[in-house]
Amino acid sequence: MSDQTSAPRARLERYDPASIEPRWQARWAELGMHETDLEDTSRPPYYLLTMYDYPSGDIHIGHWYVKTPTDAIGRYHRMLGDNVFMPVGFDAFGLPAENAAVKRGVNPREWTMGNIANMRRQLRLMGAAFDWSAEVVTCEPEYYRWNQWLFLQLLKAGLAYRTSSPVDWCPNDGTLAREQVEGADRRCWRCGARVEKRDLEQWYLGITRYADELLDFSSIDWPEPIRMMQTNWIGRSEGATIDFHTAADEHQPGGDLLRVFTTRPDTLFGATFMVLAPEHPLVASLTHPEQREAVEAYVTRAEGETEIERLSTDREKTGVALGSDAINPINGERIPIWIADYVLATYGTGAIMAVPAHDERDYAFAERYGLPIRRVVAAEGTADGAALDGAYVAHAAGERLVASGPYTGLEADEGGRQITAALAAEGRGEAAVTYRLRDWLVSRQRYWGTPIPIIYCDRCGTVPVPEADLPVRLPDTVDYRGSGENPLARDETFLRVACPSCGGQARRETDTLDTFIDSSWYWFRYLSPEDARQVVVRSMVDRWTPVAQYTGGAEHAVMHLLYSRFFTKAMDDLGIVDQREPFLRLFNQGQVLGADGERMSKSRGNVQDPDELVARYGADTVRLFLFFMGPWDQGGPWNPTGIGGVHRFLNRVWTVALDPEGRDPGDPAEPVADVAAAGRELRIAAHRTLQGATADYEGFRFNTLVAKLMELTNQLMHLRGTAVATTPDWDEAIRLLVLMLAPAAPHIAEELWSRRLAAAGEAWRSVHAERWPTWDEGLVAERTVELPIQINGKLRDRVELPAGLPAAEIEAIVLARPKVVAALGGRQPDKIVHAGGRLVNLVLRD
RNA sequence: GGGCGAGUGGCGGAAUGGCAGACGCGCCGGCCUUAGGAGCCGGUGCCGCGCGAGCGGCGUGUCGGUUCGACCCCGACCUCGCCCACCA
Repeated sequence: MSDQTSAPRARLERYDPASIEPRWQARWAELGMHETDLEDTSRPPYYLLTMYDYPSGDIHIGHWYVKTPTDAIGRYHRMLGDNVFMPVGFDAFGLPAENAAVKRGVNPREWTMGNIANMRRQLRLMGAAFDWSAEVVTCEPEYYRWNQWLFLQLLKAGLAYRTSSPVDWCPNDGTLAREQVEGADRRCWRCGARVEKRDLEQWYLGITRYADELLDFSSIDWPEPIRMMQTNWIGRSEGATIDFHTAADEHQPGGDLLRVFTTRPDTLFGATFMVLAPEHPLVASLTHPEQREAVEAYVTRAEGETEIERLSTDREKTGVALGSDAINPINGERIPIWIADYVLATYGTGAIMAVPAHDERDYAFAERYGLPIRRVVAAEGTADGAALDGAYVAHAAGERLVASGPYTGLEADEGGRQITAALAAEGRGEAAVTYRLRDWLVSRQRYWGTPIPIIYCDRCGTVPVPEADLPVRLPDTVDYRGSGENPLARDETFLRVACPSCGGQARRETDTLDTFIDSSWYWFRYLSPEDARQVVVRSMVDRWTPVAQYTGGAEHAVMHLLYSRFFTKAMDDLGIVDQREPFLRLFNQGQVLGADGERMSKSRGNVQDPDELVARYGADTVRLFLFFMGPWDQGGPWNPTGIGGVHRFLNRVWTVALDPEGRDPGDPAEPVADVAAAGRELRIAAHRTLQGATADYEGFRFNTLVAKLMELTNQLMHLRGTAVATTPDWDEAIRLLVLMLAPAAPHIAEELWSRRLAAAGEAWRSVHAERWPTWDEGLVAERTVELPIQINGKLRDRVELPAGLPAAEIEAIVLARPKVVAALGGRQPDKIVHAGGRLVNLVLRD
């Protein structure tokens, strides 16, 4: 027995990730192992997409937290026999490059490309099976020309249009993004000037046309919270538009249309006043001369208010009466018109009918200004004259309309339908649906983005750039002159252009496209990144998309993930692709926070640099430690204290795989009595681990996966140096362990696999090209069970029994157990519950 | 204010109707050592009883409910996190 051999053994070579990992990474790259043959139809395609990154400069631990489990999924699927495609790229346009340019005078392109080079190097340290041959970098003209082309198709289809809308404007730095406006008094981040609103002509995409379809998630498997957020973001409201008209008075002839949207047409008889947004176009003409001063003051104040002030709930309602009246179309009643900042110009029609009895905001407003409050809906059993001490907004069964003319007595919903129908018959209203979602504003007054391919000609108007002239290139040299203002707008060589239509002198559009355009279709381009003739290759798109699995952060719940769905539907309608949804399955991993529990950021100084950890422990340890932290969708504060435990685990794997017969000082020297039995037990453990590990890979439960592999390794460790370590059972357990570890810790698995093959005299082949093993059902099935025995739900005893005994036999054994006899004290149980052979509960009633 | 999610040992977490605390960190003890901050072996929820194998009680944010049985399902509340926020 090897226990007794006393000849000095060669000391086992140390597990040294620093030498193993670069060697295998180089070998995989040399063999092109991660370059997917997109034409290969012999295996099922599996498009695995992880959100591409903004090239901020450095990869931090958060990038590893998304990408390394994604890599494990890809490697696992490869072992299942799928043709896996896992590309990466860079979302390379955007504000930080411009901020760097304004502040430090560096060229945005150079800054961006430098960051990308560094991040490529860091990404390679993960040992992930990314297909770098398919890389997409969105700031390259080869990519953004297709943004321009897609924009032109959307324009042709009537899905892109231009209209005026306000931006935050700094007199020195031009348009500012929301994050560049600082403080409650709204000052420019760079120069500190007071920020104002300015109206600009800007381009929009018609996403609202798809609002209803975007609410339908039936063909995709996405997490409930994301679907909920998108649903709320789209914000569908059913109701009616109702046309009020202004009443004539001594100062104006009346008859102006005041259209409102309401979700409660049933409460129309309770409308006791109207409220317009201060920005409503009719405000000036409807203002009574005596009210002019107050109204103008109020409008000015509302304009100067911050969004946050205006949207704050606990703030008191304010408003001003215009001095004119409107006529309620249902009963001809005259009601006063007010303006108030709680009505938003951008939602609905910018005007509401106020029903204080049945809307909390209207109630608060009516209370404050002494306006009448008239109940028109009452719950069953409420006296007609019952006083209200707040808005009655409940929607209870059996509530009926009161004080509502011919509709009195109707059930509220039915009354609403009849009122809407009556108005529609007279052309004074109709059933309507409104959305919170607005059309997508895609114009940015910035340099570092995709130039919008439009030319303005005095004679021909707005002329699209001909497709043959694409791309409209960004000029390479850019002079910011220390200001944030868009340098394209003063770059004469860029600006001046001949009109494609008449050949006359014309000007280019100087706005660029929102960078969310880039990410709204990038996964299609990964399939043909270098094709200069067409935006996508249809045969590839048909074979590989929709994406099978998408992974990334939940921070993109409503922007990127909604725009991508919109683009896919629009591209389908344009005949470019043939699918309505981009991503069949979505997984949102959690966020890794800094050790302080805050978001990681350079300014907080709480960023964990993975390179340091890799240098110390190796990439495999870092990967497994991130897997082991907790459930993938949970994230949490960064705390590296446990990383040593994971590293020790890999050391033990190394030891059992390469030195099964070695002993450690301190091992108890107990020879195994029954080697055959111990070997069989080990086999059972290995096969059960395989069954569990397979389920964990399928369910993305990487934390419990690592725990299971640790358990098996610990069991192997205990048998090391015993006679069991020389059996085929041991060998099989090691083989399964290495295969199960391969997707998670690819380098050490590859190293151990190559040594196994060499020891067996076989030619090298990659562990990552092996087939995922199958377990033996017979071994996995339970032969004996340890049955817990409860009395009144409390654990009192356990008994080891063969699996599958009939209930009567189990009862006889259980009732004969000394502990059970003692606990029962001579009584018979009133009831015996058998929980599927997994537990017995004896119930005694008092 | 609304929506979504979470609350389990000293810590990260496991178990999602059936033995609470898998696995790991930390800590305690042992082996091996000139030494151990390496490695290996063992122990470790809390309280009480016992020299001891062990025995008993308590225990998954709080309070109720459903059930033979609840960390798990239902109701109310508390705390924390994220998203949205006067949406007519």
